[in-house]
Amino acid sequence: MSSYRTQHLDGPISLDLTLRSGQVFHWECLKDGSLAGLIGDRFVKVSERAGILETDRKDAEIVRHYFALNHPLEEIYEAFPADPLSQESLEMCRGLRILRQPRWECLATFITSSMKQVAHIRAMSLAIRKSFGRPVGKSFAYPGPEELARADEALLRACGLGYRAPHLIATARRIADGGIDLEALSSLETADLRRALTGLPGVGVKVANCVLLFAYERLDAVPIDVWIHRVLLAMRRGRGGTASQLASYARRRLGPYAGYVQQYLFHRARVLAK
DNA sequence: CGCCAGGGTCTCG
DNA sequence: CGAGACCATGGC
Repeated sequence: MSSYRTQHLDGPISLDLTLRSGQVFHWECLKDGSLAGLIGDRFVKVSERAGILETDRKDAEIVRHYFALNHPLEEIYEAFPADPLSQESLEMCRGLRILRQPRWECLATFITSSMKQVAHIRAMSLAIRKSFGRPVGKSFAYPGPEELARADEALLRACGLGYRAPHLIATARRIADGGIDLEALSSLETADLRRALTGLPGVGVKVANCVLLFAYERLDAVPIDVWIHRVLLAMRRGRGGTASQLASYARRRLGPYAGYVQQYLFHRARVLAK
């Protein structure tokens, strides 16, 4: 990246935390320390200098949007809960941003995510791209719903999906058939949008909340996976651990940017577990 | 080898 | 409604 063509983008960010905190699965570290990946079907290289994002000038707008550089981090941090766990996660993850991912790509990867570790989701995502996606340079775009709607289930299982393969195909078909328009859904209120998403095969409340948070900018959505489940249990010190109790507790306690808080708590828990 | 992973769906009480 | 069985796969 020659500097005269490099754009320095506003808004502090930690690229490492943002791209390796389990919200997106296809970015790769290059030897020079920069990161390369596709935003939709555009190949982009980004790097970070003193907490500021740099990219090629021609990619500035799409990068600014994808990395959500206009999210008001200081305001979000002001709204973090005062309890020790939330504050520790804030200190540990400062600069982590919730991305604005393409809708279908985000929905599809999280359909494949159930009962899989982050490393596996990454492997499946790359295999799906290579097997079904359009080549873009040395990378592959994530295949659209039309392409996955006519995918062979056995070939999809060969990407490591197991029982998730028919779910992904079924949801791809609903969208390719025109029954569901993921872009049009963005005008729905969060509760209605969540209902629409959970109506799709392979999409329960947890996956729907991931998509709400990572692709529809619903920053109060809280995905509760096994890690966050444990964190919320610890915060509640033994009082009630049913799914609905924890969800209601998260809504009540994590504030207007609950999704951000959740992502910081998630990353902290995983880092400390290693 | 057994255990766990950013769960969803179906059944049964 | 809430709990439990079942579902594939791979890293450790």
